[in-house]
Amino acid sequence: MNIGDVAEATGLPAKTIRYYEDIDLVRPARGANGYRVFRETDLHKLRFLGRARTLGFSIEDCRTLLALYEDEQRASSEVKEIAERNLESIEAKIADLRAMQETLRTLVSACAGDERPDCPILADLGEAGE
Amino acid sequence: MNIGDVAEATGLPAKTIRYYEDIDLVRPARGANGYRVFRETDLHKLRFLGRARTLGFSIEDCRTLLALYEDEQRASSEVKEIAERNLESIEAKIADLRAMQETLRTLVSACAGDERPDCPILADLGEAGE
DNA sequence: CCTTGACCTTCCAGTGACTGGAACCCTTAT
DNA sequence: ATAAGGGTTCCAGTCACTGGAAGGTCAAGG
Repeated sequence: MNIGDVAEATGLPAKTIRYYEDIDLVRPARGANGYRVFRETDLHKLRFLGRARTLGFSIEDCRTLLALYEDEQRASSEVKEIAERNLESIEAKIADLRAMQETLRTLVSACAGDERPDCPILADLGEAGE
Repeated sequence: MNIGDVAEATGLPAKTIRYYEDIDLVRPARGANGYRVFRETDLHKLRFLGRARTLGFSIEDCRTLLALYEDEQRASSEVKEIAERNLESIEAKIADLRAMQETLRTLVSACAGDERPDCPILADLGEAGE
């Protein structure tokens, strides 16, 4: 399978797949013409990576998770710890974003949004730290 | 006022303030010794920027907002549009993160987290796209 | 006067995870 | 023979900083 087909099959852009090879997350074989040749195991890894990335794991976490996935001697506690840390950082981000959301909602709904200059949004920004 | 005092007064790292000068968000004067000299208006701008950044506005949005802030002929609609776009992108991010959070919570709570290899988290990742 | 330490300066490189683009090679169909 | 549509490498750019090196300046103490 060439990279284009793999991109379609996994939903990952070809560029991303090449990047994953570059950082040694996958090691596709090469054909006589220099093209990458992907086997089923490569596809499986790439789908694993795609899924892990959509769950917010960093590339380094993905690398570790992939190694654990292939390690039959693993302890599930190792996996769980990584997932818990990821969950925590996601929840922290949500908290930050929700604070922004709340303030912005208030400000936006207070703003007339017309041709006049008066604006509670700018008023808020201008009063920062006073 | 030197950069260290400004950093303390605004809560922004000195590095960040220098960076903001570099990209022309602020233009502090210079003393005879080459040190940056910040006036009240610079402080005000920096606090504005700090506040806008914590509300999730991009640097380019901050630049525009600052220009609008100083433009007495502005229309509040321009400000409101920027804020609404920012709010939308924040809400999109929250939605993504909440989806991750939900899946991760389920997977984490299903994982024993002990010394055995069996792990629903890895099972989920490994079944991606099947 | 000298040193010490805390400031300040510039400049370059790195972060994370791609993404875009140039320049070029290979394959297949017409 | 050529054109379209793959593929290849490599370099640069994104965003908003952040770290670090190498060096200049300033105020206080000995």
